[in-house]
Amino acid sequence: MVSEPDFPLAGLELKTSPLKRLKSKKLLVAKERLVLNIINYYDVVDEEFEESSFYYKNKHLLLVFYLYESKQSALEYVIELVADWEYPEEDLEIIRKDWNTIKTKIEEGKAHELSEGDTSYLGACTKSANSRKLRKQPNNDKPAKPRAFSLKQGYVNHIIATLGNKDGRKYGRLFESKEVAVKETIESLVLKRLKDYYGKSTSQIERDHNLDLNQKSKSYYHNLTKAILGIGTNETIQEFEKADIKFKTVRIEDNKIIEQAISFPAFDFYEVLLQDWEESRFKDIVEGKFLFVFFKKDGNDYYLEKAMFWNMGFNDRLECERIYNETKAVIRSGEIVWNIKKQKNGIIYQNNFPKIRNSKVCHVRPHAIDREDKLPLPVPDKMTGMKAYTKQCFWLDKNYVLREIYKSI
DNA sequence: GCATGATCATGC
DNA sequence: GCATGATCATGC
Repeated sequence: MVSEPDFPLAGLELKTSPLKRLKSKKLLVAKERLVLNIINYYDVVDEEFEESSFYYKNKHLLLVFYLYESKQSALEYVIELVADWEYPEEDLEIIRKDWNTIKTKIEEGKAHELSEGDTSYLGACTKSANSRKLRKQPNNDKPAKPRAFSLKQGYVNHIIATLGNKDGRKYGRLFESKEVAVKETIESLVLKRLKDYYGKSTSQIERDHNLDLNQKSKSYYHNLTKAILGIGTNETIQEFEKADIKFKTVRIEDNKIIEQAISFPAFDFYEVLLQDWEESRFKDIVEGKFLFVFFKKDGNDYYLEKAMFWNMGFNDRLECERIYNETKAVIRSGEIVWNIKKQKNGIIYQNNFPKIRNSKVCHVRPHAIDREDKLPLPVPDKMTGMKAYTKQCFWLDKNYVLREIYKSI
């Protein structure tokens, strides 16, 4: 018995979903993934995608987005956006593959091993309220957590950006057509394109693509990699946004070390103070998938050595949560600066944010145009009275990246 | 040699 | 003027 959409005659499924407003940019983004129907482990293995309960129920969504405010009751929520959504055909191909990946894992008796990291746009998410009541699964005696099909947070963000059409970014696509999307997954397509350039130097890659990039730009390797993927310097990769994939390039030096840590966007001090880990953007980042592309030094040039997709393990995400909460505590205390030092290039303010020595996974350091590029502090600094401080961001430790990612392939 | 703080090129 | 994806520079 296949369950009907909410409005069967129109074939429409009604879904409400929360938005959050980023404190720094006023931009509305998805607060969470969009949870769809529960996965019946015994039924899904006998279904084909077109006739599946997932597709039958959710092929056409009526979406109602409301602004989530933690201190409000549900009655006070303001509806920000209402729209109907059907998947573009390239997206549908990726969703079909995601669905098949989930189905295959269940057929193999691995429902208990399902993870959101398995797939790109369509995930199998746990339902936290009842995830302790395990369910039986086919082909394995081991019980599994109940899971539902869901659209990834990045995909929901893309829906919002498409409907709102005001994020001002230009998008480039990896999949030019439905035909390519039928044959490849995002990951297989990206790795295939990059593998063609393994062992090639940056200058050779530039020649092959008729590029004339400024090597002094800090985005040089990023732009070079985008060119290999057929994406312009000024474009955002649409599929990466939808699948919550962050893309980082890393240089490996002569002595096989990484010299620099990995940065993320600067954070807003108010945002970190007000947003708990569960709703923080740093959590969104570390729960998503990464593409790491490694360039290795050879003489005076670097060559593309290897690339891989990667997800952060559970314990390391807990460590990121710890560092986030320490950062929040420093902001809340107003004890930002602990020492003022005179140096050749001016006055240095040494701060109490979590340092490299405090964690093997991540830390906090400046991320600004210069030291005057500041954001307001919710609590003025007790030592200096400063009401604003140089912008900071979370960084991934370079030895962590070397150990956990580079050396794992 | 590394930790920490400072800073750069680009695109919009 | 600012966000991003990073690299640079100084001093211990």
